Amino acid sequence: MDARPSFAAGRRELTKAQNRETILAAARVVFGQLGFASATVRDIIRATPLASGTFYNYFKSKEEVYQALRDEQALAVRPRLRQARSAATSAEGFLKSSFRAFFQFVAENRGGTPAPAQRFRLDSPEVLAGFVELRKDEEAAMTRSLLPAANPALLSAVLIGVAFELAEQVKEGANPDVVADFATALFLGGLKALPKP
Amino acid sequence: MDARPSFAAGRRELTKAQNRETILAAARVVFGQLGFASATVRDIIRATPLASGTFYNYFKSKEEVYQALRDEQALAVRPRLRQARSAATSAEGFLKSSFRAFFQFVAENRGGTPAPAQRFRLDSPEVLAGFVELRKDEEAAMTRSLLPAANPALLSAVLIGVAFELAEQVKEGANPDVVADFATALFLGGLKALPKP
Amino acid sequence: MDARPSFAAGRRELTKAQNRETILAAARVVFGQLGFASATVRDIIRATPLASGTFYNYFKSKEEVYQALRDEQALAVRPRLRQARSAATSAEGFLKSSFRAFFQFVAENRGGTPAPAQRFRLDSPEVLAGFVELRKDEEAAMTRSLLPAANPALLSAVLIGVAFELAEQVKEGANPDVVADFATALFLGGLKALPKP
Amino acid sequence: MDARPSFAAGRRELTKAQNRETILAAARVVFGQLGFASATVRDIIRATPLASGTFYNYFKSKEEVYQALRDEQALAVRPRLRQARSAATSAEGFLKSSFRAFFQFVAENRGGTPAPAQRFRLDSPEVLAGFVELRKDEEAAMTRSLLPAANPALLSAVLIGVAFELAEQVKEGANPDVVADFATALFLGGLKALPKP
DNA sequence: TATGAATGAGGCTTCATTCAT
DNA sequence: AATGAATGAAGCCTCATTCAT
Repeated sequence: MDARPSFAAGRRELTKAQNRETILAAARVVFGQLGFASATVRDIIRATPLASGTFYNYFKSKEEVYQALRDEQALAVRPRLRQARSAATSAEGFLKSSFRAFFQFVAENRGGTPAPAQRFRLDSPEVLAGFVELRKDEEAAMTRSLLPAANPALLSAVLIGVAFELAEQVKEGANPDVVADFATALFLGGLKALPKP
Repeated sequence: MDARPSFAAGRRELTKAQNRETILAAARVVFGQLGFASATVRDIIRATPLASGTFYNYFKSKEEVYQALRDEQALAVRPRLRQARSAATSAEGFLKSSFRAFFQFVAENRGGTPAPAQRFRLDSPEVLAGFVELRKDEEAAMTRSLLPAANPALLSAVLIGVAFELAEQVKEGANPDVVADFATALFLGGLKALPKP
Repeated sequence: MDARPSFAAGRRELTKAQNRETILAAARVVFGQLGFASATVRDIIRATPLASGTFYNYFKSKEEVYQALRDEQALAVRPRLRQARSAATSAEGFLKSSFRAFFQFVAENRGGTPAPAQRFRLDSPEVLAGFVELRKDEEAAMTRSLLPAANPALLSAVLIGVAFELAEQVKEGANPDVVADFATALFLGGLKALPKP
Repeated sequence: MDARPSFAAGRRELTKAQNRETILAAARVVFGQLGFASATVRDIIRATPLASGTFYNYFKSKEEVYQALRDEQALAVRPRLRQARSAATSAEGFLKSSFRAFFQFVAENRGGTPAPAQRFRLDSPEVLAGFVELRKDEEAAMTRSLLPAANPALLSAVLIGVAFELAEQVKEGANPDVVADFATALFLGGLKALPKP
């Protein structure tokens, strides 16, 4: 009946992708306004022209949209971090370019996630994968002596803690480069002093 | 004919205090297992031998128990931090005694809060009051030159981020003194290198 | 130990009667404000310095206080109606004195019962007993030819309907004597025209 | 492939209307048996094959169903009253046709509302609108001298009181036409005797 | 695939009432 | 008799999810 099924399919694909995006966009807004905890699937659907049943064609649950949202962010930030680090030739360069990339990303996405009651922690597997990447680069950097050797678990924890806590400052309006330089200085000085593991 | 009404009252008071404790203990467990977000008042009651209505004789809502729990922790940790700092005569002493007191406290309370999905952030007004206290001491320490002058907002954020993120490591079994020494070294080295505000 | 137990008992009696009155007074206010439907026993107790358990020493339930309240009113209004009628020597006198007595009573008790959503119908057994009395007097009056013979069930219904509906007007501020005269005229003219049963 | 979406829609509409009717019917029975005050949404749902949540797809609360029920009755009775009055050429005709229409309506709907504890007063805005209509017609009738001039507020109150109180008699089995004639005679005789306002 | 009504489990809370003191 | 905390049934309502169309 249809001579161009593939085109039709293409159109459908497009609609599907659009619906998925519609839901994700709504979820971003809703999570931002209500926090993950008190946001409901209904809230997300209501922020959408779609019907409630349609949600379940794309996501199994609220958790899954949340995941997808975090993955999306991680996917966006990882290449920027990777690229930033790849150019580093010194400990300072390594840290500063990483922090700058990260806080600039946070600054660019400020509006989206007002992060009310419950902070929007980027600790999904996808995001953590980003940090694993960081860890590998750290270790490589240690090997290359860009960074001093140090207890990797604690170092990672500390980097994450500093990064996310300062991210809140950036979300509230702090200048991302100033913040990045602060973090860089802290770690640059601090790492030298760390006890060897 | 009776003559000891105060004893009767005493017993009742005792029961009341016990019930309150029972609910708080259950809440600690439940929040630990499910996170604040998905825990429900019913979950808390179910973890208790009490009746559902009894909960509302003590707390108006889930939020209120949570508050009480955080306040309780803050109330316990603050005097220890204060005491630790009061004895400090050097930057190193100041930091090390603070971190040790904090991570030891975390280690002692390890069991209670498995903290899965949603981390159990100690960011109630009471706890924050504890940090305000810290800030004042920091500033006093800066004045006394125990600590170098630095952007206080960022410094606070960074201390909090490091403290809570490393607290997770301690909860998962890391030695609190090792962690405290790590943090101390990091900041001792890092603070020197920080840009002046 | 006590040389005058009877006096002590007397004091207790007094307290008991006072408590009963306290509860009734609170109930009057609460029913007036919330209506019987949405008023709760708790509301009544809260409007009282007494403890919740004490309520049950005096009344078995909300219904019972309500009853008591209505009985109280009926008890107060019946002798006045009786007396008013006893003096009547004509149909007009019979009706007018009855209506005046009733609406004056309503006017005197205006404040107490704002009667919101659900009207405060005086249809308890006690009050109805008052109307049975009225009916007997009506029949006696018919026999004495003060009133024309008419279908007694319908006549009663109509008297009650008119009385309570006009009582609302009085509660809202209408002059009780004007209202009584209106009702008297209506029935005086109307009764003559009624079909014989 | 399909071609009759409108039919599908039609069926759904039908089911929706049916469910609404199911709930209204159940509410009629339940309010009749328990009175508005003590009836609960649960009671209504239980008198239905529907699920609890379904109730809330149709009505926001018990109050809303009650409203709908009263409006339904008012909507049904008003045109009949209007039509009855429009044909009147005399005071007697005006009153008799109105009362007959009203009590016949009550008689037809007898079964539905056993009205125990709390009478099912038809005093919703919709019903009152019906009486406002009556009032306008009364005034017009006074102007046309079908009815004597009289205090309109009291006259209305009295008409309503008589109508609803006699309605109870009709619900309990009295012949609606006999009752209507009784009321007509009462007012026909009574109105002449009323004091001018 | 999209729709949106139906479902019923389950959340929160209040209530009347009991009962130890 | 008075107290007031404890009780648990029961109210109201929202939610995630299913499923007929």
